[in-house]
Order: sequence, then structure tokens, then C-alpha cells
Amino acid sequence: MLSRYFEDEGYRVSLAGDGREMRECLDKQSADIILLDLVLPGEDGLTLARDIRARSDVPIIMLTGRNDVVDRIVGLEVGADDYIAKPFHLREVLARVRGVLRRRQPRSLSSVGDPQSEVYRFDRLRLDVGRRQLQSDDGTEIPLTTGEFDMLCVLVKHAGRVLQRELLMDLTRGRNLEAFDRTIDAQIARLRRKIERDPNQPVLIKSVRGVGYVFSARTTRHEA
Amino acid sequence: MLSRYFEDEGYRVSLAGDGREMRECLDKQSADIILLDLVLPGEDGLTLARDIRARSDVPIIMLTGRNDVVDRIVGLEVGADDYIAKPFHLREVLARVRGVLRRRQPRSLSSVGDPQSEVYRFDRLRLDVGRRQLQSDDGTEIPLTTGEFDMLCVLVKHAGRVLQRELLMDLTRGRNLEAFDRTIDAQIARLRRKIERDPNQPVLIKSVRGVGYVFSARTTRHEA
DNA sequence: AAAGGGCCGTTACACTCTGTTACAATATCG
DNA sequence: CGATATTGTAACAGAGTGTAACGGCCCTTT
Repeated sequence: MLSRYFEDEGYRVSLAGDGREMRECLDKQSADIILLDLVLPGEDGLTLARDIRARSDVPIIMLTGRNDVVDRIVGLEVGADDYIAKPFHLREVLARVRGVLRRRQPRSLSSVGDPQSEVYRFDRLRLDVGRRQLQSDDGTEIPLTTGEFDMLCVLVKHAGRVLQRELLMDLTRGRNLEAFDRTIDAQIARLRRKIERDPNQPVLIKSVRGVGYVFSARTTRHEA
Repeated sequence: MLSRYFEDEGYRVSLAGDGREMRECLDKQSADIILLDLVLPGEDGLTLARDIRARSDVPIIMLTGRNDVVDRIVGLEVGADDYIAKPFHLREVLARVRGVLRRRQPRSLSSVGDPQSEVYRFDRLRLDVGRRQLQSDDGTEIPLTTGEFDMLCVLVKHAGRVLQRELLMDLTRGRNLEAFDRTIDAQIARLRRKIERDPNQPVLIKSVRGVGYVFSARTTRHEA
């Protein structure tokens, strides 16, 4: 149920039935956040949480059927970032996930030592997230407006995934999409005009009818 | 109540009744974590949080009576690390404090050094905070006014973070931004004219529409 | 104490950015 | 093939930003 819901919302979801499966997942690919049930076959959630926390700082949200205060406290002591008691509303889970992810974000933005040094390469372009600039390979800068830059960052960070307009609006403006709102479409058009070789035949940002947009160029990520 | 509880648990606690007292405490000694009530006499907790966050990365946990979602989100946006709604269990507060401290630990290595001896390098420039001077790499000094220098310091110290006008005003002048106040914009323009190679195409100080300004050049920090 | 000069808050105006609207172009379906 | 829904985009208006210019304030100098 959670899996379906989050996929509908544009998230990429991996499912694991127990601790072993979870570790397999995590070995194959990193996760942005983990939803962890307290009660599991085999090792319980607390053990797993402690385990995860020992190797990584990935955010964890604990789910539990027992609405006991003791559990809640133990969960947090183990290093979980939030705690949701069953029964929960799907929307609430989504809200908490967003909350935890948002809380995590400023940390990576903050420290002076590593000023968000993500750099992406695609086509003949180079996107420097921290410096807020887009360069062509020949060194010339392609000036983007604030909104265009934010949009491109979101698309590139999720390259290969189709992002719904609603999600794009949330991620770029932090607002909700109204009915009959063409904001995203207009912004995409303006962005295409600046970064596509042929804006009438877009290659980097593809439209997915009925769903949204996807950044579909081969993209590599570097650290500056 | 919190104070007694934490002291019993072995923590050293300082109490402050309002923003002024808090600043006095922080001037006398550094803190490992701050528990901050949203509702205070005088300045409110959000303002204080933003203020603290602007100068240091000390972890902050917000306490609030209002269980309002908006408050929560604003609190986190301001840079708080966690958020606890009243009424809370003492044990829960303890658990969250531990959680935040654990999450923070890896970062605390990058503690801020002696403010007197900070020197930053970017573009072809060298900013000596203690000596209050900005030098070009060829040795010539670029004269900045007091206000321009303060503005540049604040921006550089938070390189990579978008700073709101309100915050810039607070940090550079210690005042509040009035409505329709263009002070910050004017100062930024004057600063750009002195430090940007092409003031019409700023590279060091970028504008973020609807938000504020960000220092976005690759910056390194040295100790003198 | 008066004059001079630098700094900076304020104002005004030009310019840029973006949400909205309207209409054209395109895709989908029966 | 026509009807409908969806997307592309030009154009416009309102909001946000850049910046020149002015004048008050404070400091220095004589």
C-alpha cells in the first residue's frame, strides 16, 4: 500500500520483507530515506535501525502498531528520525517523509567547507549546483533565471524518472499546483529554449503525456 | 523542569529567559545544543533560531505548544534540527537530544576557528576577515566601505547558502528590514561593482529571485 | 564651529522574471 | 476521420530586482 502510494507520487521505491532483503537493497543502491516497521520476521526494526545508523546517516522513519511511549522513545534513541504509529493516513506518511527530507537538506547546503559540490554533465553541458551556473563545454556560461535553474536541478537530480507536474511544483516552488495551472509547462518551455539544441525537437527534457516531464539525457554526477 | 532532568542525566545546562540572556550565555561559552521555545518574551523563537543559525551550526531543537503544521515547517526551514510539540515526555526530549547530537557528530569536526584569523580565497581575491581587507592576487588592495565589507563577510561565511534579505539586514546592520526596504539591494549593487569582473553578469554574488542572495564562487578557508 | 567629504538610506525608473491567458499544435480515442 | 484532451508557446501584466542619483548624517579637518 505504501509502495503504491509513493510510486504514484513520483518516488522510486524498493521493498524489503526482512533485514536480509533490506541489506541486499542497500548494497545495490543507496536510499534517500528508509521506512522501517518495528515488527518484522527475524530481526526486529530497532536492531535494524541501530545497524543502519552504524554505517550511514540515511534518514529513518519507524512505523509501529504499538502506540507505546516506550517504543517511541527507544526508536528515537536508536537514531530514527521520526516515528509514525499505526494506523496512519498515507498522506501523513508522505508529509513526514517530506519533512524529514527537508530537514536533512539544509545540512548538506550549510557547512562552509563543502559548499554543495555537486556537478552534473550531460549533452555538451555542465551543471554546477552549488555555484548555480550552467556552462557549455567550451566554457561559455548559459545564463539561467532562478526559476529555470531550480527546475533544471530538480529534473537532473532525478534524471530518468518521470516527474509529475505536482511534484515539480512542490520541489521547485514549494507550492501546490492549482487546477488548470500551466506554470510548469511555461517554465519547461522557457528552459528548453535555452538548453535544447533544437527546442522544437527536445532531447534533454521529454514530455510524458498525461504524466509530466522527464530528464532523459545520459547524465553523470561528479564531485567538484 | 527540563533543566533539572538534564542535569540529573549528567548534562551541563545553562538557562536563558529571553533572547538577550541567551546571547549573553553564548558569548560566555559555546553550547553543544540549544533547546528553544517558540514562544518567548521579546523576540520569538523563530527569529532567534535564524539568528543563531546564521552565525553557527550549533544544533537547535524547537519546543512549541502550538501543534500547528505551519509552525513546524517554518521552524525547520529556519534551520532547526528537530521539533517537539508540547506536551512532551522528558524521556522523549532526552532521546531527541541524543539523536540530534549523534547525527551532528561527524560534522562537529568542522568547528569554526578563531574568527580573528579567518582568511577566504575566491576568484582572484583574498578576504582577510581579521584585518578587514580585501586584496587582489596581484597584491593591490580593493578598498571596501565598512558596510560593504560586513556584507561580503556574511555572504562568504555562508557561501553556498541562499541568505534572505531580512537575515542579511539583521547580520550586517543588526536591524530589521522594513517593508519596501531596498537597503540590501543597493548595498549588494555597490559591492558587486567593486568585486565582480563584470557587474552586469555577476558570478560571485548571485540573486535568487523571491528569496535573497547567495555567494556562489568556489571558496576556500584558511587560517592565517 | 564651520566646511568638506564619504557613506548609505531612500526614491525613482528601467529592466527582468514569471504566472496567466489565449490560442495553436499535437496526441489519443472512438 | 473528427472530437476531445493534452501540451507548446507567444504575449501580457504584475511583481521583483538593478542601479543612478540625491540628500541627510557623521566624521574629519582646519
